Amino acid sequence: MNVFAHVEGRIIAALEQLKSKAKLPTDLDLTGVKVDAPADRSHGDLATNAALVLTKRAGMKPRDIAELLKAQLASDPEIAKIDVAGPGFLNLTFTPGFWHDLVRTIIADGAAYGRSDLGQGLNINVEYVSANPTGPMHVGHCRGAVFGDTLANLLAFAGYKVTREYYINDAGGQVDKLASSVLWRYRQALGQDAAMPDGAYPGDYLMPVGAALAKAHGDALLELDNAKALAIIKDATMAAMMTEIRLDLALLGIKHDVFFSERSLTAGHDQIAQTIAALRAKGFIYEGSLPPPKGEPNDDWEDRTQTLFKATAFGDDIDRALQKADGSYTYLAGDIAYHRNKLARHFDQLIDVWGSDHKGYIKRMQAAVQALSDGKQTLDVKVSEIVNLLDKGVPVKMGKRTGNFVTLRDVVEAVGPDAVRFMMVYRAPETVLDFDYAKVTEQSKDNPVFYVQMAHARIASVFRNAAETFPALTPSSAAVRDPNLTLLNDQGEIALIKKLADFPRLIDAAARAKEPHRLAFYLYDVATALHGQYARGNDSPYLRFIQADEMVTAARLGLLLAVKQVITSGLGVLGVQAPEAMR
RNA sequence: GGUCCCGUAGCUCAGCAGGAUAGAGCGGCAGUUUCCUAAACUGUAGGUCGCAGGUUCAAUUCCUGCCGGGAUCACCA
Repeated sequence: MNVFAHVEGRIIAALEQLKSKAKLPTDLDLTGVKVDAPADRSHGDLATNAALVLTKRAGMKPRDIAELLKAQLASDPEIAKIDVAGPGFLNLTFTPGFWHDLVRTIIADGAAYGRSDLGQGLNINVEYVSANPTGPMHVGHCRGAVFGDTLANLLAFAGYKVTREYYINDAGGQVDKLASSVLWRYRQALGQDAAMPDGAYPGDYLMPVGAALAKAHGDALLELDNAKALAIIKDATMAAMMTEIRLDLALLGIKHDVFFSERSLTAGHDQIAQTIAALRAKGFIYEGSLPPPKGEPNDDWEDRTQTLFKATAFGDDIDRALQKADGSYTYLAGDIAYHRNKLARHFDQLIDVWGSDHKGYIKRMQAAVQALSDGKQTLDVKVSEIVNLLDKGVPVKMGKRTGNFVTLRDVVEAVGPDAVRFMMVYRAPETVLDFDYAKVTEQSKDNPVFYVQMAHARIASVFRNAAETFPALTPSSAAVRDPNLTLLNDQGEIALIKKLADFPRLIDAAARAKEPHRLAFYLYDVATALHGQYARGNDSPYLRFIQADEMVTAARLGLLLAVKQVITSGLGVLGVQAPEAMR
């Protein structure tokens, strides 16, 4: 149950009643009426802006509308207090029983608590990672991978039907270069003294691929025509690289539903040609040349005639090339064909998660999706900014394609998947993130991963301790799952329940905004409330969860069970373990 | 030069589809351990929300311009 939605429904109903009694204009438009938590919780549990929003439309003073609404709601048994405050806010305070019922609801709903029907079962495609299969994943890929996966989890939790997709860039010049690099490693594996080709990938990680080819084929590949040999090597290399990448992703608990190969676009039917033809039919293709880049003068610039996509028709800065001067397709052409393929698979929404270095690519891709779908479909692109890898505040060096980059595997093995996943979404994606090895493995409040997991483990610990005195009070017992909750009357306990009440609304908001980091921060808040209540027992033993009275203990364990459920669900969406005990 | 992102407390960052006196952690200061894990908790100090306009009953939030920082720019992938 979403408390906010529930109460909003009651407010709307009350306003409708006022309309039917003609105390408000009968044709009054109620859009914009919302229920929120008041800025200061001492004002009440929930607040509505109804009077402020309606004042103009109704032609009445806000406080007069508020008073009407207050009178209309006065008979509600769950509302303990209603105040008109400030310019016309209506602050509602609920009875303890209202909150006690929520605890019961959370326990009964279990893993379903917090799920929403926001997505209404719509099909949504989330494409993320899509790292080039030219080597192991490095830490730079990590953030986008975790962000995309967490976003997918979040959307699924919010009621969408999610397809997780990976676009394999297994075509183009880089892959050819990679194949030549493997050929070199293959020769080396055969004992030849081969020189490293120009522009080859120097990393050691290609040595096993060369060795495996040597083992499988002997020197037979050298007998073949060079192009044929490279084709075989390319296939083997792609397979090997994708195996590695899947293993890397598995370390983080990431599993895609679809791996879509760029090469498959031109494998039987040339989908790129079909795509260009489709765009041409809509009038968005022409042969022409582009103006030279502005700003820094570039000596290499040549004017040339190419097949261009009229991206400017959809707000892009310039039109974009789809075919190179030699007639081969550009990367963009393939990517447009890929997105056309996605459109053909009838997703209701498309989301791409890209690294910040692709920011400049967003407009042209969105232009293409609009052009292909006649403006009926939009592409939502989420960009994740770079990660600065630090150790105790000192930058950890990493280079691109130098062969000595920090791999994703290094990082996960150093700090564990939970810390990586949590910390990578503990920041808005569009902000630069500092990731400090030392910090994320620290066991303190300064490390949110630890702090949230600790809250879960602490609850599990309390259950274990309680069982020593009251063996009947297990998490699955009726005594704990349906206790006498009126015994929960401490302010801290009620505050904890109210924090849990925020969960469904938070999920909704985070899913709507596609911002998983909000969930991470929320869980930190829940953990703070739990640890705080626990600590109050230090000074005031009567507040400890385990009491001499079994009924009181059962009620508090019931509350803890609800807290545990929310933390478990929340961490589940983040893809982080909820441990029963800390090491 | 164009485009995009960021600019909130000394530091790192939240701020919930605009809302009432802007929050958290760290660091500072002052406290708290016969107690379910002190790996913690409580209190306190600290802010012209980069600047200037605009829209609105209401702007940290939306729009415009400027300033500062970052990313990016053609046949790369």
